[in-house]
Amino acid sequence: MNSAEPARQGSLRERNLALVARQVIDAAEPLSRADLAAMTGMTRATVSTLVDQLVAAGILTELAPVARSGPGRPAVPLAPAARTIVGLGLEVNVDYLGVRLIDLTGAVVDEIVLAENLRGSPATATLARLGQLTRDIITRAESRDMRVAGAHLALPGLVDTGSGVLRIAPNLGWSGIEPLPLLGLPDGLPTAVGNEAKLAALAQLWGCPAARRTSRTFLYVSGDVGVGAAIVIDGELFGGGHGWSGELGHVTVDPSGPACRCGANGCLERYAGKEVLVDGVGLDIDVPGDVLADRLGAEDDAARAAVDTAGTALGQAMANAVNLLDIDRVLLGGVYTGLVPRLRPAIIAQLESRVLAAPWAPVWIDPAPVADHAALTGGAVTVLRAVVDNPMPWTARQARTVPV
Amino acid sequence: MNSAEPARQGSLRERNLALVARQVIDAAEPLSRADLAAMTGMTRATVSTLVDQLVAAGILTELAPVARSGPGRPAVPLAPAARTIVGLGLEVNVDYLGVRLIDLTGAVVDEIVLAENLRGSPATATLARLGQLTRDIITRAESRDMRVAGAHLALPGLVDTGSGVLRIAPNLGWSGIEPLPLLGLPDGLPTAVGNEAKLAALAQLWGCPAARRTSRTFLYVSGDVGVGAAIVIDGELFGGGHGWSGELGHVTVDPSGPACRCGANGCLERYAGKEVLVDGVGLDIDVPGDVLADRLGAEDDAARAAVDTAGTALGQAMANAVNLLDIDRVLLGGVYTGLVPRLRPAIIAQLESRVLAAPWAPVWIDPAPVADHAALTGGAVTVLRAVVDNPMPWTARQARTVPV
DNA sequence: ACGAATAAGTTCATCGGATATACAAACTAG
DNA sequence: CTAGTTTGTATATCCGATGAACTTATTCGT
Repeated sequence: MNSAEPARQGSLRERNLALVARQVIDAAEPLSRADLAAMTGMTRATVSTLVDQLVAAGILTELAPVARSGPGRPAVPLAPAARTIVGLGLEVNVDYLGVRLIDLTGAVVDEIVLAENLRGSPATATLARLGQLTRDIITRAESRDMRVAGAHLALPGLVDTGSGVLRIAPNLGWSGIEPLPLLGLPDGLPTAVGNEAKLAALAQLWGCPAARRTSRTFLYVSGDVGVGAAIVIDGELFGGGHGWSGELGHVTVDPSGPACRCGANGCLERYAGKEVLVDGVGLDIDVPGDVLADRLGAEDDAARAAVDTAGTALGQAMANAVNLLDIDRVLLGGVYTGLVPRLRPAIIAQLESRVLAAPWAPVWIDPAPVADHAALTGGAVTVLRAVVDNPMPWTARQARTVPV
Repeated sequence: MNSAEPARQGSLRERNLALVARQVIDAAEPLSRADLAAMTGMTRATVSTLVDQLVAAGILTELAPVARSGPGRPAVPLAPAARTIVGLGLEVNVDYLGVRLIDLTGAVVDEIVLAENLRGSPATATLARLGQLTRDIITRAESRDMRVAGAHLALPGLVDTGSGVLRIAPNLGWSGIEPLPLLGLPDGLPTAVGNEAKLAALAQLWGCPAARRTSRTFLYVSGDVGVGAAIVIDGELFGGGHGWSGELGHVTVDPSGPACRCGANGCLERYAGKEVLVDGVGLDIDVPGDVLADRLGAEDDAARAAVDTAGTALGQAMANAVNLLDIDRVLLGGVYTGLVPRLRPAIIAQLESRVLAAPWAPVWIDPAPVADHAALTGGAVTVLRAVVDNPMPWTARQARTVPV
């Protein structure tokens, strides 16, 4: 009933701790307390107490002072702490399942990825296996004195982020399950589920600190069997009412087009999905992404036709999205990553003719910087982001237990 | 360079003043200080000082105590203050120009609307005339001791909200002008320009206090010569990178469809724009909305065909938007307002077949509650919203000058 | 009619947290 | 080795939320 919380005394600390933590973590190079004071406008005294709290919490560390150029006392450089607080990214997808552990510096601390065909696999057993892998990684991490801040599971389907229910994952053949309890993770470990494409999009933000400061608004389009998208606005994922935004694959490209397995017809997926792409050049659906890219990059008619059809359809769907959202940056992931140079001309042609604001707001099309299992990174990073955005609970206890 | 501001001491007051002001203004019935304390979680003491400040600023007023049901001291009901602080909405559209003055209760305090054909009118002269009307209204308001918080101008075109430049308004025949200076409004009066459909969307939120508390997320689609849309998420307009979001009229319905004056082809506007609707039933483009609705409501083949084509195209474009945004409420405005019962079946049919999440998230289609010159209301309301969201500057001075 | 009960609103001492100012620390330049 | 410069810390102050006690205005029971 009560939407907005009041600002209490402690809110100031909460916000300013988060502010300082974010600045240090997003910075290109280590910052000093004095730098932070200058950037934020707070006094050096205030910044000092905040930094001290964050260092004690294991979120930041002081590096060895480096020699300065000019006169004056040398600054103590601050950086995100390595291997203190870590986040878990989990994923089950059609051709692999895996766990990735990342620390606040963005480094992958530990990882298990098993490549196998999981189409039609039993959800309960598969998730139990993933849970076992995860527990192994947690044990290893804790024995090395790291604190695991939470786990975020990525699934290729419609996930109700509120209730944690997977409505349907067509390519896995799963539907109507609650995946988190099936993992059997330790009690008290904060967990969440999300859509694979959306988490992959967030990985793009984290994968490149420069991106976090500049182009924090973009559309991420991931091509696989399905075509998923995610809308990132000012560094925040836009999930929509239920977390089901970004279904670009089922945007109508041609109302009299071929039937789609979603029940409608003329969906983008029928022109630019992986199935259509591999069919067009006579490959199998399980072909690795780089092999497909190579084949589609060849200079024969079949490849050219497949890429052209896909690019034009993609461009048209994107034009719709850009007309609606006024976003001027698109990152292409999944099987599209390696095809960007081939796809770009057809996409741009559609955007230029169909986007009303095109003359004043050109759209940039780029391959997604984080490619390998981006959703694993995205999940882990989402967990860590929650820590950085609310460092308060981590400043209190020294214990290794996870704060609620 | 520095994105986030730190939370200073005063930020608490700022936020909590805004919180209390919003609660009172959005409430269905008057609230007491004690109610507010219970709702927000702040102590009665804190709420009291906040309320006193807001009353002194002319944002809230105490009503006469009413008899209570049970025992105890009767509460002092609080309500938004009438005719103290007011906001101006301005608009130039193809068939009228006008000014509307609204106070914090949402009441229209003053208004001038001149119906005339402004297609191809000279921008400078037209805006100068609108400015004169506005100055008259300001003078009247100030002589009645009201403080004008600002003016917001609505135009039917691509407005760069950052720079205040109107890129192009095809139906007016205006392009590349900076409209605000041409109004010649008093120095120091905060002014802004925005797109007409977007401001109309915000009017829907304000027009119905109940809406502000419940369905604060919706897509507003306004049909006129062009088809515009606005995305409202949790009570905030989503403008996109440049404020050019919501160009639903140029979403592609059929890639092999008829040419559109935007240069592309198969745009929604070519199926559901007012020009096509009036053509379909042999009326003139300047026909009033209710006459058109009557004619299209008739039971003959021409009317049925026009409505069917428009509804199906609208539904398809909306399905794209819903797949992308996961929004489950659509408000139809402009010429569509009176046609909702006729349009709904075709729209729903498209949504049900084309929206992937349709089985779990049915979409509601309703006529927009605020119909008459909604953008005028939207502009005024946007100005007032800025006051409510940041009441601090109004608490300081008692002077009638507008705070910067 | 009168006191007990009850709820609304206010007063005041307290506390958390940012701020300004002064100061100590660590370095460079001449 | 001293003056100058910048970083980081200590201390008094101020702002604003809080909790507890208190005042005010009403209903209810007798």
